[in-house]
Amino acid sequence: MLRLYDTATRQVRELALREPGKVSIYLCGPTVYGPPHLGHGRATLEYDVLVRYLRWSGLDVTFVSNVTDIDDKIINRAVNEGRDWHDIAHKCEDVWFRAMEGIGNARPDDVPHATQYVEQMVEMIGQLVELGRAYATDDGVYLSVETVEDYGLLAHQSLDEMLAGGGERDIYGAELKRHPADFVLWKLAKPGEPSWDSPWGPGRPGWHSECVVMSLDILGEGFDLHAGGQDLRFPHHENERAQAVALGRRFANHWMHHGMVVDATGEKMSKSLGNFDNLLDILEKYDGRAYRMVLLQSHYRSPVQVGETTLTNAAKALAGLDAFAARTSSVAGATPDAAVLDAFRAAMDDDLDTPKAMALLFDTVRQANKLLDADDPDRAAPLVAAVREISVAVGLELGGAADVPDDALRRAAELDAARAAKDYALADSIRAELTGAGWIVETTPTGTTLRR
RNA sequence: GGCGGCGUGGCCGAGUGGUUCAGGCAAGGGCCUGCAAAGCCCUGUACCCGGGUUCGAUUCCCGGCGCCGCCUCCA
Repeated sequence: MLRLYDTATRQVRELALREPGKVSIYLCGPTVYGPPHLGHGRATLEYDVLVRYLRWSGLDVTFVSNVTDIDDKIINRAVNEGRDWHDIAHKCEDVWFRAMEGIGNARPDDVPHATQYVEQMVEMIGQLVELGRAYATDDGVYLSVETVEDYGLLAHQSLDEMLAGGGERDIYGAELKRHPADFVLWKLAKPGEPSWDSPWGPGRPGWHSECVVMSLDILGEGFDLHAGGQDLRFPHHENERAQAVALGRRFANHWMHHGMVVDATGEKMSKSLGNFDNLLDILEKYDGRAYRMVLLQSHYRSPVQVGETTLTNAAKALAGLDAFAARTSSVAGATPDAAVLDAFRAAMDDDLDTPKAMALLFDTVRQANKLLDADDPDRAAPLVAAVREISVAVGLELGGAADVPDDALRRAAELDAARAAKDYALADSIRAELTGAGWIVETTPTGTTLRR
């Protein structure tokens, strides 16, 4: 079974399942106020790999990831551009899922929206107030963090330590709060702002409430895994957890956090990556699988550079795998090599050691190529099958020889005929023509194959 | 200031107390090929600095230096 680093306990430990054979996962999704950036790509790809691997392992996975469709950032943009906030949220969500498709991410099983859960959030906030864990002020309702006994579990810092330093950022509602770390559950609306009714007056939910309500509603108490970026560890996840604890409800059993995307000079990505900042831009320039490969070749908790160099390298590595897939498209299905799959599982189960898994994949490809070079397809077949399995398990679709139009196939046959007749001038001209048409032409002893 | 993490060969990026050792990309040489492409083989004195522990440290400990994330709403 999978062993995963758990932020709460700071150790790699087995992902214990609430129900045998079933895995419940909640991932904090996007706030839809702008185009998805590179960080979002990683935030979704890492878990797409996880979910696919778990499913491949035979587990029944329920994967939930929300969309925050009401938030200050959406409202601010609406005001600045004189648009309806719904319009921004809807369009951004469309763009989001188009980008997700582009990088090969499967849609989560459930995509709850914050606006669908406002009533339940109001209800939960009411319970927290009743319990004396939350209180109303002139501008909203706040959770009293001092009433949460183990507040700071994920931050690994006590309240005092958190307050010891810190930035000079504005603290929302600072003057009215009982404790500086108290966080807002309900924001009372200012004139013109979108709002919902509540016992404390019209307003909107604070950011940290939706994920508690939605995860508990859909996945239930004590669900298996809660995931997100390391930047969400605190305050977002800490505060989600605080609400559940304050309610006396069991929350996530295991916490997974992935590392950030950094740029080539090590500076903060948001400023320095320029035109690659937008996820859609990379999809225009690179194979959608390249980003996945970059991430697979590094560990999910490490910072990763995503840029021209790393994406280009990954695309070239993929080209090799595609060539292999094309070369082996006619190799009949066989029982995958057990030793290879065992090694693959061992790597993945060790805190998702995808770099090791990829090394194994490339090694297996090399072994299979060697056997094919030696004209021994029978012994290559189990290795080929293993490569196919691993590709599926990590979500890499390898390009085969399929979808070559008839006229191109005819030209390829003519190329072979010309070579057989030693009419190399003609052969070269046909090859040039096909290459010019965007085909990768591979002339082998058994004939010419084409792929894109 | 606090908490967490990182510093590996031309580039990216794993990993480990010790003879050969990730892997990808790039480079050089070779095999194969009509020529290519693809593939295969070979090559490159890597582990931020200074101490310490040890028969032996890139790997453990201590101290530096540099970088990154978080410390109230950023994946």
